[in-house]
Amino acid sequence: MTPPGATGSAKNAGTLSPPAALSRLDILKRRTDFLRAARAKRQAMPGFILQARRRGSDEAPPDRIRVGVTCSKKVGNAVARNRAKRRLRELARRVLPQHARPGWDYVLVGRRETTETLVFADLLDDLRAALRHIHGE
RNA sequence: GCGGAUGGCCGGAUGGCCGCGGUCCCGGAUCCUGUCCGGGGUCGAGGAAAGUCCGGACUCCACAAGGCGACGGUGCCGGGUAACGCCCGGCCGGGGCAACCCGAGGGAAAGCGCCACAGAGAACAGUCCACCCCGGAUUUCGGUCCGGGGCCAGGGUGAAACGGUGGGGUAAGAGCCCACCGCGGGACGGGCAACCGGACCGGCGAGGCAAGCCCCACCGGGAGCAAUGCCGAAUAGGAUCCUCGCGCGGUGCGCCGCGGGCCCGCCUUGGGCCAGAGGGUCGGGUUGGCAGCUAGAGGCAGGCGGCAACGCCUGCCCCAGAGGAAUGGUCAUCGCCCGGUCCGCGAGGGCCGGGGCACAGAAUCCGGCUUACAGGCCAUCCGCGCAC
Repeated sequence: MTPPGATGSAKNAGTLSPPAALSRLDILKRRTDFLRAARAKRQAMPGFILQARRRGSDEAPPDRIRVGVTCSKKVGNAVARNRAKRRLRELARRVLPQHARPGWDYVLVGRRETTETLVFADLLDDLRAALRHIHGE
């Protein structure tokens, strides 16, 4: 199940994702979904916090992976928040299709300074590690 | 060349790989003809998008007339504009050698209020020291002390002391008188105006603060795109009709008429709303979707008018429309800055760095103001120095 290129070196990080990867992800848009995820499992990493929750059977199709990103005002002004959210979305797009589980909701929470400044390849590794931790591997 | 003033402009560049939102085209799937999938073309943040401080557009609500009042805002003059508290030109006052900059800049003989500290005295002021006169006492004959009066020139205080300097005058003084300056009024002249100049007159009688109240002139309904409209879905509250019921009056005993309270700033005329119980009918606040949602006081170029702000005309262009919120992620090269180091007398140049590249992200849309901002470019002008 290891996808090609998952060794994740910084040199060819740009060619990791297969096309149309994001088509397997849905975007969380409702406040109640975020609140439910925040009450479930969480894993803090230096550059972000990952929250994850297995959905109930009646909420959404069970084969879908859903993801949301959020940054509070603690992250900084509007420019800093937007940049942090864009990097978190890119992380999700690169990692979740191969490593996440269908039927789950994931929320990535930005952190002050680090979400914007850490090396991107390290963030990719951290997200994969956080997913392993959540799923108890 | 150095220092300064003003106005305007830019605010990283290029290329791989992988993505996102709008729109158009092509192909496919489903076939409830609207969704979904794939491919391609094209467009996709700012000078402040920011603060939300003014002015509008646009929606909905309110709005009958007259009189009286209340509240808020603006405040030299003229022009520009859809409008403004904005902009342009001018005036006055202040600062600067200058270019130029700064100023909420109407009214203080309508009234009220305030003017700390210091000082004798701070608004129809006042006698602390000093000066002068008169009377008395005393005397070492210079004066000293006491009482009464004159007086505001001098000292001293202050941000400010009821004009300044000089002369005459006087017991000493004082615009008391005179000259000049200042001040007030002002025929007349210039200017659309603010305002400027000013013959002549007046000895010169009364300070400042109106970003204290106030007076005067002018302007001003309220709320905001989470406005507002449409569509779809379960529960509590509304609108209308019918019946019954309360009080008073009239009754031909079938019924008929009237009724209280509150609100519209106040008053007059006038208008609106609500009012017990039961039943029937009807439309609607919150969450989701769609619309509003971007062609506009629009941009660019040229011409004409105007000192300018700006206006008019012609031609061309279409220039973000998201909605947990797209406009990017990552890598490389270049550019700029910084630090270290080496070479050179110096201007400068080489190398290294897993150092840095500002302020900041459209949210209905425009016109302004204000605030933030690494670095850089252009034009005009002023002062000083050098050369000719």
